[in-house]
Amino acid sequence: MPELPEVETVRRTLLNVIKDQQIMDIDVLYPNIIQTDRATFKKTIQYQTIHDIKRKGKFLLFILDTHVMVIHLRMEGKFYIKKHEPILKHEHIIFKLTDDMELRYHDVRKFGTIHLLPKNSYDNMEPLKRVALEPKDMDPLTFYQTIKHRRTTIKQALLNQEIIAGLGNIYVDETLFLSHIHPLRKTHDIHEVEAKKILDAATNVLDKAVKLGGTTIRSYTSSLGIHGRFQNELNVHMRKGEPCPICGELIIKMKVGGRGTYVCPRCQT
DNA sequence: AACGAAACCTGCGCGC
DNA sequence: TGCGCGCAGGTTTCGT
Repeated sequence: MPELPEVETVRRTLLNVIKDQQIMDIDVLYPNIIQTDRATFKKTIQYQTIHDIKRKGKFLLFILDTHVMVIHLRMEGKFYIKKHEPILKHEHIIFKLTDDMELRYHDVRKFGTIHLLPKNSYDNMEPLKRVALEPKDMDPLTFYQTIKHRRTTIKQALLNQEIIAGLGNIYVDETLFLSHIHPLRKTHDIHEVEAKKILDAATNVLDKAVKLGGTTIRSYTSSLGIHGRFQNELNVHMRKGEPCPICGELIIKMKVGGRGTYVCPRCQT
């Protein structure tokens, strides 16, 4: 469920519930999620306190006593808070907190990852060190100069977290629609003015989506059963065959870089 | 360097 | 009802 607005929504919601809670025990039911062995994982974080939850791009960062737990939800990772309930099929990691409260990591496709990094140097380590700035923090000239030297499509560049962080398939489609730029345009053909327009659009889209609690589509609910409301604001994504809100031309669906991509063929050039 | 395909997994909707 | 296929908000790896 994971682009920047959804991850940020998870961060805020979770922080309210588990800030300053202690991790009393951990059950790892499916070990491929954690990037170490069970024993090391448990030994490292047991009895530590969750002081804060931060975010870098699409990564959640649980700040503990000595380590940072770095979580990527990939396609369908979610967290639930439960107490005295049977374990569901797709709940893979159970963090037992104080007062029998449990934080459960749920992931149907098992793509998510959890890394443990030392607190003093985590930002310069994999998997965080190559994550770029978010659109709101990116200098337009730097962004322009970065993509000018690439030989790829603008859509693929915007999906690349080393170029710009936080966007995924939905918000790239929306950003390019608002910028009036076709997803197949080559990055080296994007002018400086257009690069700035893209950054502005991305910033606005992400900001608005965060305010609405993210996007909930295909009946996926986010962590803790939260439903976002940004799906009502989508201009093109998942709207194949519907009229463009600007010009009325029908939205088409195509493949770009292997990803389903929605475009207004008249507005986006 | 850069592209697409395949891989990691599971479930859902569709056409036959 | 069952089966096969394509698809899914992500990223890495492998082959051309």
